[in-house]
Amino acid sequence: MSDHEHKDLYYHDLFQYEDHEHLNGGMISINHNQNLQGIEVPSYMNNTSFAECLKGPMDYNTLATAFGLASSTSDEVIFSSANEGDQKPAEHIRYSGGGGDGDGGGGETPLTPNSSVSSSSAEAGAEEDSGKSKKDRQPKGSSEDGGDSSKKVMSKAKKKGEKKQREPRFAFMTKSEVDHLEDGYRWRKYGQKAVKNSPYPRSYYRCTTQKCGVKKRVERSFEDPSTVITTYEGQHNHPLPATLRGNAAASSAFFPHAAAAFNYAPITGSAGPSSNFPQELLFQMPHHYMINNNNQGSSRSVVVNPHHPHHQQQHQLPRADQHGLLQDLLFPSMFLKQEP
DNA sequence: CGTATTTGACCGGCGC
DNA sequence: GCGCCGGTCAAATACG
Repeated sequence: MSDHEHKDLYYHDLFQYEDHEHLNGGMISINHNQNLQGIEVPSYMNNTSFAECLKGPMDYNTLATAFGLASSTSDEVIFSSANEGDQKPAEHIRYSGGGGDGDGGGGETPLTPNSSVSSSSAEAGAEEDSGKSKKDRQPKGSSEDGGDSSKKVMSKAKKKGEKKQREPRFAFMTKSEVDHLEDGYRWRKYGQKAVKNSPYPRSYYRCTTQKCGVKKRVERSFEDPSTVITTYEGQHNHPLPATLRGNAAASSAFFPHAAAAFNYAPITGSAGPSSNFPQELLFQMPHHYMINNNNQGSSRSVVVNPHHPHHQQQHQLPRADQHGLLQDLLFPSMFLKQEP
């Protein structure tokens, strides 16, 4: 497994998902996108293969193989999602939070206006940060408090000799107006930073479940502000919060679970500090977080890799369902979070 | 009043 | 060694 072997390969728009969130049942279809730049999807990458890959414990190589990659290369897997306010009869993939409509209005989606907040703040304050001045908050020598905190940080973050290696990350891009996408888990925001070369800040979230150390970063693409880039790090070691099951949020759990699947990979890559996202694999994911899918103004897919010479915006597939290799793909049950 | 978010400071890595 | 940068902490604040 050489990790630089495929550094230069970028995969765009492997799949295009059509979102049918409005059905509340969470129906989506997956269309194989003919436009596979620089990658040929092997014939065996058919309906079952992908599902198999995501189903259970698998390693990155399995996945890579499935996608025609010779070996693993990076520690990040990039998905992309185009939200199109389209409505098409979805016939292939169907994931429904068990008992979906049943629990209806309950305590679902606990985090709501949050998104709007961060969104507004994002647009408002954006790159303001560059000119940030250290305010007079004397944390340091002031008292034992300062020392204690730093000490705490140190002990936690650092181990002797070993530099803390980051867990494999899993990112996907989603067309969304809201920054923080509902994925079925509870997150606590613990930081926000300005992103270099981007007017939009990056938000840092941590799973609120105690034993779970999963983190996620959310930022808005500067090239396409309608696109949100969500990066998961680590994998949940707990089920979805019960209160969130059986509704749209539960179905949204697809993402973290997919991430978890990917994270089984013992990938040890060198994290390139400079590039935000070394894209290796790119999917078009459904976006069911969209609050108002009226704005179908944004239909093209995301520009994923600014560095790639061929990077280009892809045109929306014609409505006609042209199903490719993945037409019969079924989401593994682990993504469905169905109630027994 | 308890909890979640905000936000500047701090930390470590890295490049110059 | 210094400054930049990404990531994290935690006091302050907002929110219910």
